[in-house]
Amino acid sequence: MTLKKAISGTNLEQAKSHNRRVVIEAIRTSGALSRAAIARLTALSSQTISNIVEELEEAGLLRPEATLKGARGQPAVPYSINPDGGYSIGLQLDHQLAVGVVSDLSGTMRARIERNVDRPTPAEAMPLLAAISSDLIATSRLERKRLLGIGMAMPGPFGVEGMTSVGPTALPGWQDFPVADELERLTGIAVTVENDATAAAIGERLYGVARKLGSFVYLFIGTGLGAGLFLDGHLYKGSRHNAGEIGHIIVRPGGLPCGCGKRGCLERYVSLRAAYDRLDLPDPDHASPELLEKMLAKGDSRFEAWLAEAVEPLRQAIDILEMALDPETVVLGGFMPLPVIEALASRLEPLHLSVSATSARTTPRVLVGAAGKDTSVLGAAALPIFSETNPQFDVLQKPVG
Amino acid sequence: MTLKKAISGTNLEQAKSHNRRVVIEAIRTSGALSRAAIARLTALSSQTISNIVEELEEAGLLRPEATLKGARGQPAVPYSINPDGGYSIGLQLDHQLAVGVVSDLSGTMRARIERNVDRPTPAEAMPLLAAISSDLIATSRLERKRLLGIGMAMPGPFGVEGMTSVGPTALPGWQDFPVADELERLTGIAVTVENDATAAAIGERLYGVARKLGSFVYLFIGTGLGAGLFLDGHLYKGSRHNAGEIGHIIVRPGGLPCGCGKRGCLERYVSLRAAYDRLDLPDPDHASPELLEKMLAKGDSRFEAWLAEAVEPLRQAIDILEMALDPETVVLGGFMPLPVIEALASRLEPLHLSVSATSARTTPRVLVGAAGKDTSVLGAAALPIFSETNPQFDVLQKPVG
DNA sequence: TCAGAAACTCAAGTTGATTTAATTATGGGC
DNA sequence: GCCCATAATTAAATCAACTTGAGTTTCTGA
Repeated sequence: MTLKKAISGTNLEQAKSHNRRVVIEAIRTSGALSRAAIARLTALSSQTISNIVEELEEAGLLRPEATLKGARGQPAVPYSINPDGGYSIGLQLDHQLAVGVVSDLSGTMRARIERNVDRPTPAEAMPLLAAISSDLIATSRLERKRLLGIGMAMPGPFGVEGMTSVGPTALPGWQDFPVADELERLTGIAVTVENDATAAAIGERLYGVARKLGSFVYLFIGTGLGAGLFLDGHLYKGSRHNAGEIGHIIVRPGGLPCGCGKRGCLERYVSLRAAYDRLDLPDPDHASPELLEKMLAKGDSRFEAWLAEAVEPLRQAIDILEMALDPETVVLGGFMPLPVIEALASRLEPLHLSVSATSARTTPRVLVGAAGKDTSVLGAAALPIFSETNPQFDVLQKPVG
Repeated sequence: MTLKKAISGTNLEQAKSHNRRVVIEAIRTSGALSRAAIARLTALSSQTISNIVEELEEAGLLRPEATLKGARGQPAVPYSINPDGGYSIGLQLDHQLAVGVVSDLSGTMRARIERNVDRPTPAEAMPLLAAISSDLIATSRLERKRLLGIGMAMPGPFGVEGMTSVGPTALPGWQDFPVADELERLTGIAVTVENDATAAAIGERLYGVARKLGSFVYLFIGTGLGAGLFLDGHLYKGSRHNAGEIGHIIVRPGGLPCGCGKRGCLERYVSLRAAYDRLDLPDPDHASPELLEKMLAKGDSRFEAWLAEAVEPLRQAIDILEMALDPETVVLGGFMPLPVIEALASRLEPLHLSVSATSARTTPRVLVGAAGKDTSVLGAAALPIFSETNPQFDVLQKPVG
């Protein structure tokens, strides 16, 4: 076979699937909407919308709200997302913590389990993750048929030779380990895996400050640093699923040596690990984000020094992302405690001059994410929901082969 | 009106339009194909393909090739893009040169006109561009109804306050000038405007080395430096049409001062202008790329020094693009003469370790563009063709309002 | 020469959006 | 309080484009 996959054609079936997603997306971004309002927003006929809404209500995904009076004409019945229309499990694995949550369709956390780990290998983590999942299902008594799937977030990059297993910010032994397949085998539930930044971006897009944005970048400050890219209404993952791994871009040529072999990498300056290192802790491998929050609160001078040193590389990274991607905004978040992120953000001004510097903006150039430390678990939980409900080009493609 | 545009639904009409584009795209990327082969590639039924091919042949966009014998069964009739199915005009404006070309559907240049300019203002350039267009139409005796439109390429960024009109690499006076509208008024033909890097990316994708790629970055080395981003099968332009303006990302903190106000911008090291400046020319505003080609040929030591200094910032830029976007490849091109680009490319190895460094690659990490110095004019000419024939998410969206 | 294979065509069938018209429920004017 | 304009929703009929399945054509290979 010499000819490889091409963009494939579409038919009515795919079109219907797309339209259903469009309806859900419209309600998600604009709140409760009447059929007529949806029809106006989506440019579909009101009859079509009526059919789709009926089906979605039938399926439990939408629910009617109180009739709206006060205007002329027949009162409209607004529909909103039915939180109990479906559930998903979000898992997050990092150096010190494994977290699992149950999320409903509206993004509300219904249950949460946390377990300590210590730079876990796959052999250690996989049974734990499976156990967390079944505990969550048991304690929250989920109807199995309403469970949309498991979404998992973990630090990237994935499958990069010579990079994945190196350095204090990477998890060891996960190089080429088929996480999704294995977890699917252990739990019997469909699993989607993304890096933590991408998961957080989805969470922020579905339920947070990026709800209405078409293009934004989520800058995830965790043990290392990564970016989730949401461009033109779609998640961009890159040709090998590693887009946004900007922790290792060089911002200080000849600067601090990095575990990856290069010098002056961004995450040597802006990340939890960078802060720990700067503070001369006795055991940086087991420091915690809360420590940084405490040091900020009491005005520790070494911590202030780290803040001052981290600001310019962060500013430079934002400049690079703005110039390269011209997003509507850059959202900051991650495992870094919210007060620390806000401290960083407040020191960012004046930002560099970039294509983002225009007075015609409606959104600030930099926003702090809404969901706090659980952003990426909730984002992970949103993965199955997102893939089921987001209008995407893929949906219109007929499955080939 | 508080509710803004949402992603809109689709219907049969849009689906058909999409499928037509998919057929053209399949033939463009894979060469002449029989109806049956297209059906297999696109996952559409052979009957559907037959209908679409018939229509496209009727419209003059496809033409049958010689019947293929030698296999069992009824001989297949391959169809290919009919070069005479349509024409477009490509315009390019830069500091010293205005170029216009006529391109046919296959991307072949049918006519070319060149005029010298000197950092032209809109008032100077617009009549000239209109004149070039009408000369091209007259001399190549184009059927007006086969003319798909005018595509124009010029240096970005567009409409950025405090950045567009500053520095020796920007064209003065174009800030907020409505180029497309004005040229459309003067010529009576539909006009699309993109920055030179984006235009070059399209050219390379339609007719050059990126023909089969789903995600790549085109690095355009011109008077300044810019990138064209083709991601997941789509051109990414950014929320304010300025994605890829990476000439002003900081690669050397505290480095050479730049007209934009920052220090150590990429294009202060890698661009025609950077080379001219490094060579202490008496009049860098009127130097030409050919000069650099000559200096390379005779092994000029100052030029060699520039090459040596430019390589690391370029490597760093490629690293950043690879890490941020995980493209299949980075294509180098622009106004910089081909031998100089090749000289730079040959000095790039070893590239930095990035997510692109995997043995599972099918394409080299860096490629030199195919179309030479006319890449971006040809790409500009491809703009109207591209927007008429590329499968895009937009096509499925019903026009709203 | 003929069976098998593959490409292509024809006509009926299916699906889902649209059109048109009817129905329902409200507010406002008189 | 009675009409009527207005707006939302529903119902039935229509339409457009893809699919299906049964041919038809034209080749290769035995």
